[in-house]
Amino acid sequence: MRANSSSPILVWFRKDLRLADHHALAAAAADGAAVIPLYIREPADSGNGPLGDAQRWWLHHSLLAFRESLQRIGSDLVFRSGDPLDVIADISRETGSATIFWNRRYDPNGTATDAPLKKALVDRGFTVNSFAGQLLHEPTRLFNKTGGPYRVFTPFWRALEASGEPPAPIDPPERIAAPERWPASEDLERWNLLPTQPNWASSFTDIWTPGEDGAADRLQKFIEDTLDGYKTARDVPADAGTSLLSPHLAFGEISPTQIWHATRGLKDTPVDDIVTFRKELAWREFSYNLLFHNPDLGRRNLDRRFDGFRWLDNDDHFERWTKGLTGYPIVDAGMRQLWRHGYMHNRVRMIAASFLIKDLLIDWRRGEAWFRDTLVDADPASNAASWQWVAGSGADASPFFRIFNPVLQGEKFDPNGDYVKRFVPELADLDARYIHRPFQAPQPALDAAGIALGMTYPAPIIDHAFARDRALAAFQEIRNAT
DNA sequence: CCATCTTTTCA
DNA sequence: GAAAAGATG
Repeated sequence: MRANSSSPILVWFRKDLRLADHHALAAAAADGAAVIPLYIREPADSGNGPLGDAQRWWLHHSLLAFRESLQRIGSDLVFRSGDPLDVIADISRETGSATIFWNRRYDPNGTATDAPLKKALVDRGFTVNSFAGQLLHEPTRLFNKTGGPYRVFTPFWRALEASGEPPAPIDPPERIAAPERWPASEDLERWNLLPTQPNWASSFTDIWTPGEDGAADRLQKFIEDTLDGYKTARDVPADAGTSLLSPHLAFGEISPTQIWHATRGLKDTPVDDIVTFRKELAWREFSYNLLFHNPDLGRRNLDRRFDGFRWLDNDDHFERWTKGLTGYPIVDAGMRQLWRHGYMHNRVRMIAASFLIKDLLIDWRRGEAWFRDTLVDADPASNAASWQWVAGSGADASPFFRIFNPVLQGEKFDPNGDYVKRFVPELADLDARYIHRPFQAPQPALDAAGIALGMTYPAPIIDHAFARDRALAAFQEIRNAT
């Protein structure tokens, strides 16, 4: 390794808080120069936009874990706030560094920051190198036969499969040379990332361990215990049938490439399970492709006919939805899981989103914003693409007439009501026959369970059969719009 | 006639 | 995805 007397290389970390499979960090470390790992708290109106409160909690813990990882290999993590150009220029003056590496990001706020920043830094004499790392493939790699980005998942998936394995992940650096002088760093505690509501988020630690080690443990456990049978188990919200990797992916504590390659060469695991799981990685990839080529995916209907849709936007209904007080147990359980753990099972996300959009006729953007604020795994691509998918306004969207029946969905995927009982304790003693339809339970069954409808648990805020007809009629109105 | 399973149709 | 219509027994 070369001596560290040359000027240090800045490595700017964003949503890639990991040592392994980090191309910018590896390139800097391989150079032999000293490295200054940097995290910038960007102004709310740039960078990745204001983080939701759940993700602020995660970020706090993830940054602490990442700093410790860096310290274990002889380095550290510098915390700074401000406009990235100002911060980088300041650190350059403090340390003599004129080289910066980072991993590329693909969300519109990120690219809107990084492209002009790169130019401004180069104009000032900086060497700027950016690397891939957030996705399996660059979003400019796969195009359909007419030369445009894919708008349908299945052909996208086929192209992804046909395009060969993503590049193998690279190892973490064993040592990172420290600079002769560290630049000033801010106190992470003073960023006040942790929620001010003392009770909220306290239960997050029941299930989450932010950081690269937590991500690696989760992946290993998933592959050992859960991947076999994933195809069917992933739809049962009461079971631990999903990977729970999404928040780790959202913060880049693990790369999709690492996950993809971890599912190779598993001789004892059914191929169907592996393919189904990889398709979930591909949905993330597909969403990023959509977002990259449609930067307003989170704000504007991809299908412009929906611009004229007459949403009802009843504030009382919206509030009851957020609180898990709709009177439909599977919806309420999901919304309360979200509040308690910053997470909701994928199957239930679809049911809860369908209920907001199609039963309550509330604009999908309000649901998207709520999820963005409360999910630890909120992702600008997946969240926007998935909400539009449920609304029917997005790419490869579910058809207008796909309206989830919350009772039937509950009975199909939570047959014993275990999931409902876990998150809606006031229904815990209700006979499983009525757990998804307490409003149809005979009075003695309610009495035996200590339930007074409208008192201890709400009556449905809307009749589903009525709401279904109303939604079909509303969608009919925009059917022939241009 | 009902009960159950299968297919069709819905914006 | 689910309600309605059709087929089966």
